[in-house]
Amino acid sequence: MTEQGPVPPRGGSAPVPRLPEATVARLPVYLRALHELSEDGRRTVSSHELAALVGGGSAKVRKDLSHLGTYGTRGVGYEVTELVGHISGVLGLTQHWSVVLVGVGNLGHALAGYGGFSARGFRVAALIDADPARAGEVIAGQPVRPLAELADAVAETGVSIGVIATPASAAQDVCDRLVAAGVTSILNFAPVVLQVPPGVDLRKVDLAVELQILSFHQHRRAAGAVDAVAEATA
Amino acid sequence: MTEQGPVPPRGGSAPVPRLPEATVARLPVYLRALHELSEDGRRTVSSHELAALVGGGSAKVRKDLSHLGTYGTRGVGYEVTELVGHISGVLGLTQHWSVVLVGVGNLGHALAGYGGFSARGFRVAALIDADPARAGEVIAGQPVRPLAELADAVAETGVSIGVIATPASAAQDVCDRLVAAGVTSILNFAPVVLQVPPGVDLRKVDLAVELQILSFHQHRRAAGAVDAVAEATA
DNA sequence: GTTTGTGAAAGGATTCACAGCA
DNA sequence: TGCTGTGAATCCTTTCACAAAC
Repeated sequence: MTEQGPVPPRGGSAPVPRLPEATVARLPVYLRALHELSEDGRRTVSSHELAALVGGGSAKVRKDLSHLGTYGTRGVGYEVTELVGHISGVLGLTQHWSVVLVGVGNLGHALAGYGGFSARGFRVAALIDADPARAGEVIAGQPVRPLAELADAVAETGVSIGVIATPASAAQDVCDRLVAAGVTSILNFAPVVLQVPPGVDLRKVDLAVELQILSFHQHRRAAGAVDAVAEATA
Repeated sequence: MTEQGPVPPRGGSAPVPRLPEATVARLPVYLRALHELSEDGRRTVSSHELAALVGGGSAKVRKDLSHLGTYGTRGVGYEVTELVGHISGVLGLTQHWSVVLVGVGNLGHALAGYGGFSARGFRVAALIDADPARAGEVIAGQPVRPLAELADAVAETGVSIGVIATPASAAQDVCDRLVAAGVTSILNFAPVVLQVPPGVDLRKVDLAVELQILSFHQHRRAAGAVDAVAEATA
């Protein structure tokens, strides 16, 4: 096991630091807030201000940013444009990513047209659907291609990120095909737990699960009114 | 401050235990796996099996379930139908929840038609959109109503959960209106951090953020090949 | 005065490891 | 023998608090 020092500055062109997972999940949120500040013409921002914008504590913001090796100025704060560039670089957003989207049903259709992707540098480079009847249909400027062409599409467009928006029953098969085609990052919207080999990064978004979590809290509030009041007034 | 014992059995009809947040987030996933097992005719399941289905460790599964006060049988495992009933009860899924969906653009349209909601007992009871041109349009059997009718719609249908699928610029206003109308649980899909008063439960799903997190790992893998290999073979 | 950077403390969550029961 | 339930240990995250820097 090769022992590794903290935040090792390697010789390569892009020294990506080792970050806590919780920090990685917050960096995109900071980035969005910073973009807004930048558009408003702000030059600097304090950790308190940034914390208020993203809903957290200022100490958390400072610790997150300190992991980047980015340094603010004491008594002043952080330079907005510098931070934007730094976070973008760490997240790998200075390069553009191509995405293949599999499944253009209700949700997939919406994702294909979702402006938030292209705004963040993610280009939907290929659309795939298992339904032959949909092949050839053009969505958001992209033709829908049959499942059999998935590997070709991945190779042609050089995508490294796959998005699965198929029904649950098809998701594992699609996932396997994506992996076989060389995709190493997958975002899964299908309500099923997918198995991937090591080396493939898998994230999931489950809309129904989110509602069920809300349901729990709502239910608890109703059932245990005592605790709810205690929490609300805490 | 009223001291409270662990898992206090209160006198009310539904004694909802105090659960770790991480456990709450996994219960819906267990529930889905258990439903599948139940359909396959399985009577019992071990923590190892369940762990394999949801992708986790068996100890985690056992600890999660132990929080429920649910007891399995040593040497055998957990009874599937009993667990389903127990988790459903804790999550509050034995009652049906009505949801108001605000914003029927690309994403909102998809959500309105998403089968996963109704399958889990969530009914989209009202659709709202700020665009007057869309008022009257019928989506998934529901008429789209103007923003001005939001409070009325909430009152009429008795919803307690609101889903925001508007552009970022409109989200905070919609959020305020939902809160004013008495909604206490909100699921936000708009790429913006919302402010809510205490007592209101807010969750968010940000599609672009998920992609950016994937981007980070992909980028890191490419930039720091040494670490990537170390991880893959770990 | 203001604000950062960071050790130290506190709090959660996960994993380990094993006693106890069927 | 097989599997659960759970204290103990470990790891990760958040929060505190303050010295150092502007």
